[in-house]
Amino acid sequence: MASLTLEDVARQAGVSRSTVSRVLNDRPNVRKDVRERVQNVIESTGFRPHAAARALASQRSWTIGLVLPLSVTLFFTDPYYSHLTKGIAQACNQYNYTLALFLVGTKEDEEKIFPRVSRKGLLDGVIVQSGHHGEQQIIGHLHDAKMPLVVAGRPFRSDNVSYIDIDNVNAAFIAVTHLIRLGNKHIGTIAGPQHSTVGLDRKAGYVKALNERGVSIDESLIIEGDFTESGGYYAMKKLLSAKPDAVFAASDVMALGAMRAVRESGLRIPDDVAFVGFDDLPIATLSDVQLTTVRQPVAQFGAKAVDTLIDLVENGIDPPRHIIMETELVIRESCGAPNGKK
Amino acid sequence: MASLTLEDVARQAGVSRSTVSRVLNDRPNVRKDVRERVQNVIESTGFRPHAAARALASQRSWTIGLVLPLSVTLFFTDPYYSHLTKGIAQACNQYNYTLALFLVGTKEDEEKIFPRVSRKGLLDGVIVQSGHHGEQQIIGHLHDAKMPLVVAGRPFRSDNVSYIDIDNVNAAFIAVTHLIRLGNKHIGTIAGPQHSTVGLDRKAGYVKALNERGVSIDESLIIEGDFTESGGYYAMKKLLSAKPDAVFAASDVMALGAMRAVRESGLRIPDDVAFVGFDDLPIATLSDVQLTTVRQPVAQFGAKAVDTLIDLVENGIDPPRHIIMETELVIRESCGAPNGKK
DNA sequence: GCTAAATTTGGGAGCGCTCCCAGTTTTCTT
DNA sequence: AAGAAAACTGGGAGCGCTCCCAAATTTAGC
Repeated sequence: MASLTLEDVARQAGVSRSTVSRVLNDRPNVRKDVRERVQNVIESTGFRPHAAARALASQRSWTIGLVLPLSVTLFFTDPYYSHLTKGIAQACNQYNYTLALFLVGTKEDEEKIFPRVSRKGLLDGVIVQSGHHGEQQIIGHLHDAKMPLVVAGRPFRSDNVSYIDIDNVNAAFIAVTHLIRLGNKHIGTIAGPQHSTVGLDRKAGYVKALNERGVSIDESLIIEGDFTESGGYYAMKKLLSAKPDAVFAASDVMALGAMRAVRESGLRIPDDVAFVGFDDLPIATLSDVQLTTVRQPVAQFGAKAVDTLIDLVENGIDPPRHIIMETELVIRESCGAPNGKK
Repeated sequence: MASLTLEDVARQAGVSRSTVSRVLNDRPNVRKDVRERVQNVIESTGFRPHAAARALASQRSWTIGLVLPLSVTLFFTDPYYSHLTKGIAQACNQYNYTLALFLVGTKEDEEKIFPRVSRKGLLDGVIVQSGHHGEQQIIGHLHDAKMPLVVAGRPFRSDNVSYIDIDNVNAAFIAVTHLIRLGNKHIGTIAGPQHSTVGLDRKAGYVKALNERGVSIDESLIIEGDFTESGGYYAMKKLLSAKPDAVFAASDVMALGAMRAVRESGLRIPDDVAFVGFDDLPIATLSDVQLTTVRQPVAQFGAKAVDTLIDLVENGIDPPRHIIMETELVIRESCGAPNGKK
């Protein structure tokens, strides 16, 4: 199998290079019988075009990059990223794109990765996960290099860049409103990091829901977590002194940690403290008390990101696309509904 | 920035293509001042060589593939894969390799992925995670195609293929022996799937430890789990009827599920049932009772896999390398030691 | 049946690098 | 200071594709 080339196939089929290329790429203008003859040779020889040669000639690598800029902790802890990655990987597969993964944890990673991501001939486009300190820098560079780019999650400066997101404010608003309707009076929140748009938006939705019902904001009921289980646990320990009767956690993982803290303190869920989480990952149904939570379509989210990116690659990056996906409140046990209330 | 080429840089530096290429690749035989002049031009122009062109000319893509052949459930549930991926990604980064990720869940995925993985000019080598039904097929194909290949975890047929693994039998042996030494008399195990070498080996270690102490094997104390939390939970429910005083779980995630079942049944850990897990992922320390477990060096495991693969790429795939990494029993609370015993 | 138009086919010219070899310059010997 | 050896440099020839254009063939039109 000494490296078959297009030319070899052409010779065997008794046609020219060009014709084989046309057949290979499903292009028109090949007589039916010729096409079949070529296809037979391709199949019988198991010929596959050389990826690099094709990329060089066509200036398209059929590869997209996924940059996950995150602290080591988060990638380890939060299944959200596994889900997202899976969604993106499957979409790539479907479109016959290769997925290159760039996990950037440290500053050194960043320095090594950046030149590679923007290098010509390697990637057709890039998906960058937002919510990270250095995010603005890499987005800026990529934008300058005119590399097709989709940000997963609204970035801080969203002008001129395409992103895909959910309506975090509204989703949180609905979740908290649900807790209010169930009769809870002291609703706390374990917010996400306030240096990320997700953290900011979900907290804003919490505030908006209380405001709308005329409830004044009690700062001692708002604790910032870091999207980890133990972050949720310690946030809840602090929050307990404010005696909340319900908690909106900005992620399922934090909700789980918080529920652990509540259980430890001898209180019961949902009777003493009701809970709503955010994400609806499989872990939401894993604890003793199943978690009421905001479902975001993580897998479809990934697929849509790939979709959008390919659109950018093929049809130019302007104008930037902004896509908002739907969420849904999934009511289970931890909020105390529908059995009336706590 | 209209696509700078090597030739452009050469012209600006007043040298030839070849010289720039030599500087770029840190090759000798360039006069010091010339090298500096060229380096300056490279830096000031921000030139990066075209990845596809380089790959075509050098027949090396500087990209390796990671094939994670797993059921959707596992990738979502078991942090093991996140850790492994992270380790591999960081090692790639270090060696300036690009990592292409192939997540194969369904049969269709497999069909789409395989031709891409073995396509010339895309990958220099491949790491395949073992423990999957279709694994043998993809390993076989890759081997036939003479694609450098490292299997993570010993595959079923390990002749002629390089792999990296831990000594699962011995690690499990030590874990169970530890439980015996603590005075436990009815030690059960939640084994991994018996269609994987990991599952088989860890169970073998359990059996060996009991045999060595003259304890006869009670089949009702052996339940097969599927490496998921809920798998561990339901396995434990069954196991409880055999009244074990200690359990060796073949993974931390299953141990967690099993401990949940024990807690629900009103028994206490480690007093009524002692536990030892396997993996030592961060989740091992997350539950109320910290898990005693076998630590396997997942991140280094990934790094070593990349190491080995690059060795195969550069020095030929024969003879196959077989690498066994060290494990260590980490004693925490769930086993009841060192406070004497249960 | 003959010309014009449409369709199919082949070959040349790259894509932007690396690698090899020959030619040039510098350094070393004695 | 001359010749040999070593170090450096440049250019040609690809790597295996795609894309364009011109030539050959088929089909259509009247």
